[in-house]
Amino acid sequence: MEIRIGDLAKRSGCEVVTIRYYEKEGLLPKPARSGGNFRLYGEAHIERLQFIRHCRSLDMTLSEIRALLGLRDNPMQDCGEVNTLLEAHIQQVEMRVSALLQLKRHLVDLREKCSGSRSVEACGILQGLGNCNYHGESATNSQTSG
Amino acid sequence: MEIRIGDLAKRSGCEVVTIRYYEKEGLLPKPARSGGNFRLYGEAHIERLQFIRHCRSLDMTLSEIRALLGLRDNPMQDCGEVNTLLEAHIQQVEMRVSALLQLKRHLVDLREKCSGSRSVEACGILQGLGNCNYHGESATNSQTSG
DNA sequence: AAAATCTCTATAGTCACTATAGAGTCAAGT
DNA sequence: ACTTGACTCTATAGTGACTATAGAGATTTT
Repeated sequence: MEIRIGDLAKRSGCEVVTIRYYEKEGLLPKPARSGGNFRLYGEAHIERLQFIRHCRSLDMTLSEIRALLGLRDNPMQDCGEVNTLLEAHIQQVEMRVSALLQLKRHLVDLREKCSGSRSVEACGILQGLGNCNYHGESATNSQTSG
Repeated sequence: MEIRIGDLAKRSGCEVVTIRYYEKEGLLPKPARSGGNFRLYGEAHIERLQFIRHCRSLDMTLSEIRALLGLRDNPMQDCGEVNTLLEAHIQQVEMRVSALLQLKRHLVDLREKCSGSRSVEACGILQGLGNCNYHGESATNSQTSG
């Protein structure tokens, strides 16, 4: 049962380029090649890629995933590390949520400041942004990844 | 009243390199230079940089900020656009929060699966990550900026 | 005068991809 | 046999918002 990269992409809901990227990053082992130099994948690759995608859907970084894969690959080790890693990740997510909620409060406050005046000059929002009442580095980054 | 880039950095809580970066990106106008080619900033720059940093602390992207600065620079325009931009940003933040909360539920579920077994092999967490029960691209990116 | 600090430009790296260019491979249709 | 189209290959550059580095020059302090 050998499938090509496009089929693997379809099965895993992951783009072809991303699969090659994971290979380059050492998350996926180099697969066999066909006569025409096409990558040929088997069951093990499919399962491993699904594992990776699942972790990504949980917003883990590639290096976290690398660590998990490492643990999975030597199954004699203690399970505690897996736990620790997950725990740390949950905490990160929690911190990010609370930072965002605080952020949102500021934004909503700001929105109230617009009196509906015609000119930008008189708009309370821009004025609110001008004088710094609250200083604080937000601990979050934007960008939505598809 | 002319200050150098290091002082501006201290006043704005923003690194020197970041100030130069904003200049390169067109958010800050090119300042005057001293005899020794050092950048010299005045009040207007200070205020503008504070505006930018405030917007950044609200997690706005540089292009959102560029738009706001553009509106600020021609104050004859309608204030509605400022409102629209802010509204859109609030919605983005809301979406991100709800995506993260869903994420967290999955992670906590997963944590429960570890039975405290000694070996990684038997750990329910890794098994939980292996079979994909929930598929869904999370709409978030990690990384904490500080 | 020497040392320490600050500033300059230019370039490369971060993360997890995405996009592009230009070429080769393969299966189906004519 | 030939062409069309879909698929695959490698290599390189771009994204966003910076951060890090190298190597040089300016200024301030000792």
